[in-house]
Amino acid sequence: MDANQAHGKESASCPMDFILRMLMGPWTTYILYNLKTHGPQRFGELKRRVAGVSAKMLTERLRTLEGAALVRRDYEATIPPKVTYSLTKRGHELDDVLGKLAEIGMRWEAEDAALRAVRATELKAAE
Amino acid sequence: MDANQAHGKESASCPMDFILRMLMGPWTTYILYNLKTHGPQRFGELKRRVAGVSAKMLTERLRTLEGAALVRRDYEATIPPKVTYSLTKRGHELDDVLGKLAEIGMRWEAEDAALRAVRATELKAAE
DNA sequence: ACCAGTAGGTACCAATTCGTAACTTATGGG
DNA sequence: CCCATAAGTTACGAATTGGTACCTACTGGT
Repeated sequence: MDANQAHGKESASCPMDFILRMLMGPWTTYILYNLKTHGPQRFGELKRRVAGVSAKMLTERLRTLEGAALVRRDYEATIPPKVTYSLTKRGHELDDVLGKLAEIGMRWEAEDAALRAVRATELKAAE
Repeated sequence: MDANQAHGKESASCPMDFILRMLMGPWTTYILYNLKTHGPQRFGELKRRVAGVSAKMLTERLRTLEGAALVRRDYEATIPPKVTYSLTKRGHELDDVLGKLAEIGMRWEAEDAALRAVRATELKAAE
């Protein structure tokens, strides 16, 4: 039983659920981030950029994102085949939120670094 | 090998990663949502509200959130013990983003519903 | 003739994950 | 005397997950 089922009747109480469930998948944010910052890309290009992802995972994630209408898949039946992925209008609607999250993430990182620096200084002073 | 390791050197390229990894955990958004809308709560209260979560999961999620300084844990060693959880200042910094996500989620839901309605009408007209 | 690249699909396998059930401490209630 | 409650912890077990290796089809390069 996953969280989707578990909520059943009252899932309406948390509408961001669907969207987070989408972003949650492994690699998903890297993929969106790359499509956003480097523009439309071919499968192999994307795979090289999202270092460490397996072809299987990348395919599966892209299919899910396509199903959610966040990513478009353009297939050219040339030989060898050429498949280009890009963000849809809906996909770009996440730019703001992801940007804000990135900003908060960076701020926290900076704050933590500052805190560590202070602690290190105190530690040194206490010697 | 998880995504954390996989990225190693270049994880700095995606600062929202840490934060999303936090929100990603199962139940996490429900927990934050409840702490936000119903205020500080005791463990049992929270468990009752986040319907379907097991004590084990809830504990583990709260510990993780506490570790990330998003949630505070106030423990009173009475018998029986009384433990109250609340959002920290940092936790509240996510209010905006989560609100935006909720808004987008609801908008998409509405758009999809409208689209389905149009399709149904067309289908009926085509008969 | 053989290997590389392109965009995957498929089968299998190991590890992780999450739920369930039982246990903890100490007290007040029936 | 036994049970319930509080807030967990621990052990176990089944399911999901994600990686690896191998397969497709076709062409261009050496």
